[in-house]
Amino acid sequence: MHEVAPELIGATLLVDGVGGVLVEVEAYDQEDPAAHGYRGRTPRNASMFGPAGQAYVYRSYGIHWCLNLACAEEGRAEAVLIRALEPTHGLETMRERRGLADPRLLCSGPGRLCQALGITREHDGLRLDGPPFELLRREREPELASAPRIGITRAADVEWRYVEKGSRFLSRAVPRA
DNA sequence: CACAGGATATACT
DNA sequence: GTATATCCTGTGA
Repeated sequence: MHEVAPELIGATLLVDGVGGVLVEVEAYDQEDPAAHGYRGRTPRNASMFGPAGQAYVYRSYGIHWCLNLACAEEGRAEAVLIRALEPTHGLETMRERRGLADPRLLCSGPGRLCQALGITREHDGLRLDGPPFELLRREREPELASAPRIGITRAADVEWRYVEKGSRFLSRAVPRA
């Protein structure tokens, strides 16, 4: 899972032809107190337990959707949270869904990203390598940076947040980058 | 910068 | 059943 998380940076993710290049992800595993799968399987996080390659979509704070890529085989809870991407496809559609013109605010955060790409519970459990998803291998080798994860209080010291260094489309700037 | 908004899950009474 | 916590964002100060 710590191999696939950095691999995702720079890859292109599309949903119904709308999306862009991933610039920010965070890794979670079952021993991680901050992860949903830590206390066992529930109806909400069932998709996090694999099989690898499927989407895990969950509701955050009762308002926002967040998209994860499950990367564990059946029985384990490992996932990569898609936090931000650089919009390259379907800008008009995203602007319409978000009601904003500034491309930097379209996908700079997990909740915003899901709104811009139209991701809901309907997509929970779907594979990311099949319709309506498209996952394109990255064409360039981005410069990576790692940092502590965001918005959590448990295990906040591990640097499992991977970003493209210097990207203008991150949800937050990387400290000391 | 503080804070409301509110689904889902766990911990407590 | 009630209380508390959470992988967050928009709005108003």
